[in-house]
Amino acid sequence: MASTAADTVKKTGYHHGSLREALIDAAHELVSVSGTDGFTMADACRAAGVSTAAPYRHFSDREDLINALASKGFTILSERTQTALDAHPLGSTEAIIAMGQAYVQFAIDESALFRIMFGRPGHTHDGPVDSECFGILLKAVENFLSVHPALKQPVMSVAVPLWTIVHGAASLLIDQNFAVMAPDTDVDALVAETTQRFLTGVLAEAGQS
Amino acid sequence: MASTAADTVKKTGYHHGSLREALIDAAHELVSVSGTDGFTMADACRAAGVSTAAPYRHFSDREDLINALASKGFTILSERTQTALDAHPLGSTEAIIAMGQAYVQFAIDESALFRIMFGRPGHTHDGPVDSECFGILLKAVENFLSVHPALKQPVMSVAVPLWTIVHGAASLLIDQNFAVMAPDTDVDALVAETTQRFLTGVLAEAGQS
DNA sequence: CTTGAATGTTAGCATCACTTACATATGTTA
DNA sequence: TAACATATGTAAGTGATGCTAACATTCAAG
Repeated sequence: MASTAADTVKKTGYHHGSLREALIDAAHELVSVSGTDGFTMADACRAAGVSTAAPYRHFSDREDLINALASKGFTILSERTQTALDAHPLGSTEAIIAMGQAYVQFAIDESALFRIMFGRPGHTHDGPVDSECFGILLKAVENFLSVHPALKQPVMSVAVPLWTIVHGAASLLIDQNFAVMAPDTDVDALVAETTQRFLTGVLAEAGQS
Repeated sequence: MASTAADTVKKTGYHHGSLREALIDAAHELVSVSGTDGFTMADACRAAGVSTAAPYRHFSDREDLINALASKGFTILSERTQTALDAHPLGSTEAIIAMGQAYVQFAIDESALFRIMFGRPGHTHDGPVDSECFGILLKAVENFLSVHPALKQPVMSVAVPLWTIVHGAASLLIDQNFAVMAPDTDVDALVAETTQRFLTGVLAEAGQS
């Protein structure tokens, strides 16, 4: 975690100064420790040192605060995947794999955030931040396809499966389903091998190697 | 849903007769309608026509009831995947794909159940039912591998990626992430194509076609 | 300096999960 | 059948929760 609730500008007297951010940071910490459901408004208020009514000046309700947290998560995830991409040649298989591994690593490091971002059916995505996140994947796939001119597949027909693979790996891992059913799973290797095999299959469709 | 809370043996006088099952069915319905979190003990009690203290004669707490629901889910999922497998030749690629599609279809039909089964980090799996569920996949992969003798891969190195693919597809779909980012996604085709490409990649490793 | 908007507080509501003490039914044994 | 232990229900209460309403304080613009 980059910042903590304690880091956030302290309350001085009657007014807090930056309650909104302090509450988001507090929620982030609480959620990281106690899980997505283990977070209560009251706890966040105690952490920020304000009364239990104060948050409602900044957030319409509990879900509104959680949505703000989700946006923060998408911003972090975008940074992480972009950084991973930039470390490898444009359009290379390694770049695609590294991006996928960064996605999974984010899910590990920020599992509560990850669940909040992707695991709430009714979540109203606020466009910009998460579209940008998906856009990074699309761009990467476009670059991959342009390196292999024989491939005629639409970008989405490659991007969506890739997302599916890494999201499945991340979800199964952080919800401890591997721990129960396949405890020896090395998730980095899983992502690398599965992505590699998938891309091999894609190239095979075009008669490439 | 096969049964409803209303179906369950009615309460006659002081004693209910089958409160445990009635509560599980009620929870199943509530969760299907209002989502995993939208379920309260109080609602389940109202549906079953008992006081709010009654459930605690049958379940230690709320989570215990939810665990019972999860077990029910694993039983249903096992039936579904086994049925899908049985409809295709032993060890065929079609069988593997059909099983994956059945997994995703279950997630669609019983999304709340699916989340309860796989989406709770602290969930204490009760062995039998969910191990059996995973065992069906393992058996299917064993059959696939024995049809392709050149393949030397361990069962798990094929089974885990397959699980990853279908779980990713199911999760992204039911949590409406496709609806936001990739609205045109046909999840049956996604599973079929991705599985096919992955298996092509696996076969390529052994120099097969 | 005044005044209005922003941001905080206190007190309270309805609901929730869960507990305790008590009531009723069931079934086994005499 | 009578008596009793056990299983299963109820009523009432506890502390916590999300959220609201009414009121208090501070800030910032004229």
